Amino acid sequence: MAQPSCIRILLVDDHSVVRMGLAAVLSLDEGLTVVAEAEDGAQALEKFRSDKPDVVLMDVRMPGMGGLEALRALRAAAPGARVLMLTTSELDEDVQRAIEAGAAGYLQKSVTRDELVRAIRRVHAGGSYVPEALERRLAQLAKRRHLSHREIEVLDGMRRGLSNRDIAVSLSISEHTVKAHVKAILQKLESADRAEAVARGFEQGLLRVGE
Amino acid sequence: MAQPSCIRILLVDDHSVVRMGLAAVLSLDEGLTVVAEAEDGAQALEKFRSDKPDVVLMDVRMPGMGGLEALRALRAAAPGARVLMLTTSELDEDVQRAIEAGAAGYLQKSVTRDELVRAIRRVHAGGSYVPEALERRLAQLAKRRHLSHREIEVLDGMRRGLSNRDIAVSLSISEHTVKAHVKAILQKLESADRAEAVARGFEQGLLRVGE
DNA sequence: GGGCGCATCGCCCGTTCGGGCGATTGCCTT
DNA sequence: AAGGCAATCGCCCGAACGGGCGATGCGCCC
Repeated sequence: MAQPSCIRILLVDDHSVVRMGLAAVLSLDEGLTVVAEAEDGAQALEKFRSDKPDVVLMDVRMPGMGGLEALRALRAAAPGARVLMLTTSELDEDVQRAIEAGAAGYLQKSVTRDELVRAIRRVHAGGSYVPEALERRLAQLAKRRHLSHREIEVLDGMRRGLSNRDIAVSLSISEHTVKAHVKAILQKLESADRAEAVARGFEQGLLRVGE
Repeated sequence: MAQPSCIRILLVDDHSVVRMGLAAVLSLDEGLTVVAEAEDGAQALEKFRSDKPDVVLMDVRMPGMGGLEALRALRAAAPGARVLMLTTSELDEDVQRAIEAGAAGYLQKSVTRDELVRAIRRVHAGGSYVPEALERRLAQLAKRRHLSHREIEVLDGMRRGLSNRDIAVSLSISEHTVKAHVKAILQKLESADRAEAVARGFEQGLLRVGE
């Protein structure tokens, strides 16, 4: 079996194919061993508690409790947890959020075996690992002006086809205030109208399908 | 090595982890053998020609030539090609398009090993394989009113923040015609305004980020 | 303490949007 | 040949939108 000095890994991904792929890749390295797998955030928390892995390898996007929530919950329960996040899509709001939420690293699923193993070792050693390409993206994202919580709510109203008045009612504020928010949103998102703003919302991960 | 009666498989996916996962899963079955892998549509065509696989296992979403285009090209070059499409996201316009484009089956990456192997055998035998859940979705999608090509173009104009007049200019038609298209789009997408229409566009896969 | 961002509220006004009535020309399928 | 659908064009109009000028209070950070 695994040597006592092995880095113990917990895999979290809702796609069994990906889990098996990761397990296959990692099993090739003698210093690594997959001690548990989970299909969603809730299971991940359980398995983490029961199996105490050294490193968690987790997908960002999952049904139920998403990867980000799971990450936060994990960090809250065990601040020392070393978590390496995996993602399918490169352009993503989530990258930044994950880093802020305490991820030790961030990888795309297109990584080579080598890079993956290197990242795991690095993270296990207490370091962090973010690919260069993503780091550059991060710098761009950081420069982007963030929408406030309220503005997100207004943007969500727009996406549902509500008029300014409707949004005002649903948020219990005046229509004029909504217009002020809309104006701010259009500026921050550099959009000409609400339709483009909604599109930008989807592109930047502020809005997403199925929510 | 593989037995002569093995089903020869070509894997196509831009994520190496997924390719390795599939390879690992399939290698467990004696009747299956992965004879080639490709990272994108163009490579897939090459490999198909050179290795003549019995079944192609291909991701829908890929950089460069997408999976759907690759599927069409493949079917055009070799009408008898048996192609099983893989997808990450369940709710997707692509499912229907893939079937129409001649895919023999459609699977989510969350499939179990068993189901995957069953699907491959079924497809190799000349049958088709679509999971029940997806089939139900298909029925829904079929009922949904389709946007015409022109309407998609207009919707794309909306998503870019163009006014009716701007769209008219960019398509070299009259503003009134654009309004007619917009009206039709709002009806078909059951949207109150263009902002909601754009949102529905993203939700239904008519629009997507990064295009 | 002063600045900055956020959330809230006010009015005016021109432009755009979306709905309601039309219409004709093609193409494809039945 | 008939019917349906897509694409094109027409006018009227009320309501919504987005921009421009404001304003006040609150909390946070330097």
